[in-house]
Amino acid sequence: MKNDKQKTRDRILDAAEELFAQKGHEGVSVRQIMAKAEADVSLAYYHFKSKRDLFDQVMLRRADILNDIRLKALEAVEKRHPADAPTVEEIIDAFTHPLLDLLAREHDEWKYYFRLIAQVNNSPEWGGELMTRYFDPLVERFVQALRKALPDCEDADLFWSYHFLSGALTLTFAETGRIDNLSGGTVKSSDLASVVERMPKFLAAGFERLCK
Amino acid sequence: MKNDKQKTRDRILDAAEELFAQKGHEGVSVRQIMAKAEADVSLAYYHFKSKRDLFDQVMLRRADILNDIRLKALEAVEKRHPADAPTVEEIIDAFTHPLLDLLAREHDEWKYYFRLIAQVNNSPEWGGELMTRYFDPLVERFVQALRKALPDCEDADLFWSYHFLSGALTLTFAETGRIDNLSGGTVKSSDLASVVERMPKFLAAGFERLCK
DNA sequence: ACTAGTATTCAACGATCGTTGAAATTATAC
DNA sequence: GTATAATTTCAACGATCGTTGAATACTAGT
Repeated sequence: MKNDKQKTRDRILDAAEELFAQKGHEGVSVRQIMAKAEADVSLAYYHFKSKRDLFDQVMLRRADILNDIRLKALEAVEKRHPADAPTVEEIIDAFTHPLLDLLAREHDEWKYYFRLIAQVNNSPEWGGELMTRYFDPLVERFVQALRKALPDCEDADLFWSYHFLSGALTLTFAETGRIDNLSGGTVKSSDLASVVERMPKFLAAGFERLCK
Repeated sequence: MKNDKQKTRDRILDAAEELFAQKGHEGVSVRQIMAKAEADVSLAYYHFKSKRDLFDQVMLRRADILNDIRLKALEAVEKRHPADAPTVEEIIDAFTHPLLDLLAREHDEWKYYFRLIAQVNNSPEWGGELMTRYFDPLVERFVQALRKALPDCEDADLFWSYHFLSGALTLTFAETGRIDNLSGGTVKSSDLASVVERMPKFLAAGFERLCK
């Protein structure tokens, strides 16, 4: 039953994604994952080579989708500007908007994956290698576009600006609720429409001041 | 031997800090910590109530120092402006500069603590409660100062701006080396002087555009 | 030197960890 | 329907986990 195979493997991936996002790679046992997936412990090692392999597959599963929609968003912006270069805010919007939009519209489907990304990006253990492997080709593409929009910008300013962008974006993904506490309820981390309209403006201003 | 007691306790805290920062709370065992501290496993439970308590004490140990130097930096800026309000960049500089400066000048002493903060801030499990408990009083103080510098700014814009700031700052603390890979070596995450001169400018621009 | 408290060592508890091999079940192809 | 392959179950391995209690060494006050 081909259908069931896929179902079981995906159920394991779903359970692993949620638990990894909440407690981290080492904070969750294979047994806990399989209990949530309602399958025998051994099945983890039938469908995956090891716990680490399962973790990698969780990361991989959705990475291509993200890279795809972001690339398409960038190409759409560039197509709108056949002669001149797009503005910085347009480029940043193409980089962030698809993700925030996805998180907003299919929240239950994507929230755990984004939380996982937030943790991985900020972990010395995983951040360097994993993020580079899965997302850097796309990021380089965006950096190119930004360089064209800011032709006088030095590389150091450009890369540091991207670094600040990355930090702001991933903390938003984490949805820790800290901003909720801090603001006394006037701001909700789950209010992503609120972020979509603010983040590109905020970050574009940073790029432009640093790269002027 | 009062001196040795403090020595042992601190050795345990040092070892725990380094390992927690690298692998996370669940990624490290008490035995590994005590091996690095060169002390018997039981001593962990003589000096601390539990593994979780040890983690909390690691977090607490340096929090007061940070809150203190940042508050002093803010007060210094305000003293320089007896009549008018300080600029946004001055306030953000008071918020970020002391930390980056500390990390730069006493790197070996502080790097693991900052990496730990980066992970905690981006973890749904810890981020909300722990960060709130240790750092929010100071953050509220800074938000007040920013509100005075940006009197027309709505609270939502102000808090979201702080949120972006927080993400950029903590990712810098993480020192994952990802920016090193991405830039092909032109930028080094360890080059903190480079950050000190860029981050306040970048972030102040964001605040000002969003809150204009 | 004796005592009281502090600090450290040693040995062990039950629980849970990641992982595996072999048997049993179910689906697919002829 | 029978053989073959894919999937699932069951039982268990040695290792390591957080934690504890009791015995030992050390320090400080008298």
